[in-house]
Amino acid sequence: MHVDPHLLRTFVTVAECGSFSAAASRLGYTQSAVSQHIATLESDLGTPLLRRRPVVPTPAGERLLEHAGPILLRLDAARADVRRTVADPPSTLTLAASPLAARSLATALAEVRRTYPGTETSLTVCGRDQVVAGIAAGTFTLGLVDGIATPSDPLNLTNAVQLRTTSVAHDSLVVALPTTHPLARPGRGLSLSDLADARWIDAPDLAAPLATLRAAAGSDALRPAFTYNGTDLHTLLTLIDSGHGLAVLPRSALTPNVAAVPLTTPRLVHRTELLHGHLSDPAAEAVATALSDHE
Amino acid sequence: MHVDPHLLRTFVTVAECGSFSAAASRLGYTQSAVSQHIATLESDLGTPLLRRRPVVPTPAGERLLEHAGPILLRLDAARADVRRTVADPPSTLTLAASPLAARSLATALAEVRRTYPGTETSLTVCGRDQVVAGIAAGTFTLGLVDGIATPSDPLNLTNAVQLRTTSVAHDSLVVALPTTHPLARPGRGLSLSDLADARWIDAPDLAAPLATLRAAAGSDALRPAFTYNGTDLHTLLTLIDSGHGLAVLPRSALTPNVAAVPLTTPRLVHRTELLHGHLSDPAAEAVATALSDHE
DNA sequence: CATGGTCGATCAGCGATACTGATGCACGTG
DNA sequence: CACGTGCATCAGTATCGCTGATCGACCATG
Repeated sequence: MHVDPHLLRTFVTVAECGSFSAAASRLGYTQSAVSQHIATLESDLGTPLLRRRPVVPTPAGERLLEHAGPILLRLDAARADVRRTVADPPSTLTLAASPLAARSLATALAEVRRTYPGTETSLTVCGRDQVVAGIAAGTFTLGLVDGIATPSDPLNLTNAVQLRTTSVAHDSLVVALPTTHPLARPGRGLSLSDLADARWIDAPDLAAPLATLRAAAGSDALRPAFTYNGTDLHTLLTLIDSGHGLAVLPRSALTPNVAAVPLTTPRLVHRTELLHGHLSDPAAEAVATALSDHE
Repeated sequence: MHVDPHLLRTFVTVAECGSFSAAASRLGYTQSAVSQHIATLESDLGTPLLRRRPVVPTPAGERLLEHAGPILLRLDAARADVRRTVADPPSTLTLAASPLAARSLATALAEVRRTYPGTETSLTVCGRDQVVAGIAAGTFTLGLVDGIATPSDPLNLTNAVQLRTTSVAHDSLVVALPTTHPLARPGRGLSLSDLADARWIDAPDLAAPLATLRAAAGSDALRPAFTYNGTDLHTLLTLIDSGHGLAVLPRSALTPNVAAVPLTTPRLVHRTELLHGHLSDPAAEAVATALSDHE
């Protein structure tokens, strides 16, 4: 017997809420039902998944959580994908992009609007995960996501959903620092290990998330001195220029008012990828081909 | 409400069997139950999924089928992954590899057996999909899969399961042809488009599947003149040498009795990747690190 | 140390569900 | 044209999954 997605859903909700009763009201169940859900899930898997009071996932629960999100996403994606084949293609082109990826759109989009003048277009800028989820759920027809990766690998998207991805652009990474910074000498590259103890700005929605950099550098340092939860590039650059800290950004994102030193080790690149489900709309297809990386 | 995995499972079984009643007996249900499953699935998604008599999937059904397999696999993987954290690590190291990937194992394995002499080892050579499925289901702790891909991309494995993958080796591709073949001149490369109308041997379990090559070349040609469903490299090389056709193989797989001309376009590489779930076993971890690509 | 409050576990009960087995109906076949 | 195969449908039943009530453990408070 398979793991029941309903139980999975209440499980992730409980884990998010940290409370059975809160999850119950969020899901429109009674606390009793939630308790039973977790109980059957635990007896089904033969191991406790949550420690109660306070409610925290056990190691086994952590493992299950890693799977649960993608599975639920994928189930929704399947439904959306099926509905897409039966419904006729929408007249509006709905696009989604993560903040730094959006810039790749303008030119390609202009070209397409010339050949398909009738299509209404909408663009939503949101977080990477939301782009993926939106594409999976069919809310968006085309998505652009940017991120950092090792040169030979693609972005490691929530690899749950069978989405077609194509590389749209790649760019080198630089360490952005104030022009007055001692390391702001052009010509030389920097290694992350040299900067382990620097003041870092973590701007996970915009720049390379520090957690990703830590993983790539295999370092436990690189702790944020400042966290910027926002998507406005100008604000981040101003923060950097004012000396609040450094950030790793794609070279093309920089303006002259901050200094940029190439990041040499670990070898990472900035990459933006196009993702979509099955395309039935010719206009969407045109955008997709217009965007494809002409390396 | 989510799509019910049970219904999904009977749906794929029906699609495989091409018959409701056959699927019913395969699943241990009555024909009535299967019919009801399909009916609820169709009403749930609001569209017919199967055309009856004969039983073939509708376009919408095809789309669902693409999702169904990965989803079911992933559900099993989740269960297996959870069970793995609770059960103590097995004493035997179970390895799986696709035929051409297996060769990468021997040296790394020897090194590990020196440091962990106690561990019993088993190696299963099977198809790529079965390696993935086995890793997902927890039957194998470590898997090696080979395949072809564009230079900057990893292998496109059944991207349903959240498996950790690491590149183990990469190799250039060559067109293998009989030594007497007119194109068997060393030094020059070949393009697939030059060979569109050649006699091809499709050996999907061993060499680059022709379907993959067609997709990469964007060509409708490259039709198999001969299909070899087997995993023995020597047999395939003999077939090639005897003039039954050409095949695209990694350079390292070749022996001197066939000629090899580098494949230049499309730009593709042969790559073998290591995949596994969470590793709790130190010996398995040692194998994993020993195998990692020291580029 | 006593007490009230919160939160999860448990239980009884009931409505919905998911099967089986029997029958009906459509299509392909001899 | 009749028959047989194979899916759809229907009634019946056992089980499941929910609610609402109750219980018990733990925490905060005076």
